[in-house]
Amino acid sequence: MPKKKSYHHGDLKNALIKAGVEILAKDGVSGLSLRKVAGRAGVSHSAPYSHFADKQALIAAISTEGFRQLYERESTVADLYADQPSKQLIEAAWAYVQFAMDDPDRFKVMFSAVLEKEKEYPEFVSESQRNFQLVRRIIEANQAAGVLRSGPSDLIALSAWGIVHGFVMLWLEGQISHAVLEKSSLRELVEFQLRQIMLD
Amino acid sequence: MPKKKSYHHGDLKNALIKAGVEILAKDGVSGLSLRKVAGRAGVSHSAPYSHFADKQALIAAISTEGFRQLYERESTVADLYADQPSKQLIEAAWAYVQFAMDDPDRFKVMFSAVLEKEKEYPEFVSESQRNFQLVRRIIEANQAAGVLRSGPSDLIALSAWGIVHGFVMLWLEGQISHAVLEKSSLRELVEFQLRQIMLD
DNA sequence: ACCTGAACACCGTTCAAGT
DNA sequence: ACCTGAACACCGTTCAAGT
Repeated sequence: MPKKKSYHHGDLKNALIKAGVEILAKDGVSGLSLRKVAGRAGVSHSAPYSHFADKQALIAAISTEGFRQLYERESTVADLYADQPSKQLIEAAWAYVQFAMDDPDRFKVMFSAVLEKEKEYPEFVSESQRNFQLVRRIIEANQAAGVLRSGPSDLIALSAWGIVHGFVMLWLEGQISHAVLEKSSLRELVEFQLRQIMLD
Repeated sequence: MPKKKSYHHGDLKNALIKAGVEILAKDGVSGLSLRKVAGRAGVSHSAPYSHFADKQALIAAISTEGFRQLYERESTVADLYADQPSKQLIEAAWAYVQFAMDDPDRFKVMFSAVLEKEKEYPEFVSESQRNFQLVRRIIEANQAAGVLRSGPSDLIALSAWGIVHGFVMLWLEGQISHAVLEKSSLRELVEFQLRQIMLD
């Protein structure tokens, strides 16, 4: 049983992050205002400033939480197909695309929020690095299995990430032509993209 | 000699686009307000509504103009190296990355502005398709020269575009680790990315 | 320590009015 | 047709005050 309603909220910080994610899904990036987030969490418009320095800091927290969830999904897939490297690679890419599609505005925010100020949001940095290291491990398994070329695994990880990320971003922004989308399913397109860097 | 200053501006529409690009370069996406754009163009804050339906429409116009300039650069490079397909491919990718770096905020706006409403901005759609067709021609030249795998050129064009675009976006958003950036120059990284889809 | 409410400077958009 | 200025609803942020 949660505490009775009182002057102090109890866990307002996390409630604000949750409210932010919900508004993002409902109203999109342009509809995300600090005042609306506060309202949804049932507090005054200035209450968030007790927990976040500014709007940017709340967005950083939403992004960080997003990377945590992305890691959960990716690592589950990676474990599931640990003994089939090429399938592991393709399914991980597909999980990434699905994550983006589940909540496109949150996904965009995750990759457009923090910018220069890396140092100011250390949790964000460590979460996103954790994701990159996972990609790197998948790449190394694929290199060992002869599915991917040999070479520096961090750079190849960047290629794999980049080709999937670029595809998702172009798709989310409606930059992929109707003609292409009619011929193949999204799943087939993702697999096709990834096969471009896989050895035959 | 331009017309004397008068009640009517003369070419306010283009002046607003120009002012918008300048503010984007100076203050970034979050600093781009319609009122600031109007002020910079020397008109009242409601004057833009004589030429654009809303802020979104001005952003669409800025994006469209951006794609026009991108096409200029890309087609120049493509013509220059028309007889060396693999160099043509790499230099075109490099031109893309440089375009993004010249004005990162405009580049981001170009790929995050229009969304669903494709139909409402036909000029934007045709400009971005024109760019894609150019990539496709470069890809076909490389396929003919045996530099790229055979297969549907629109899908391979998507791979090439996606791998470069994904890399640029990740770089712009500070998602590429310090370790990677210290070992290689940006130019080398771009070339490395592209070589992943090139045949040996 | 955490939250409220008034205040300020800014924003997008509308609309009657001026040229 | 094109532009102005007042008006409205909204925003991020600050700060004195309350618990």
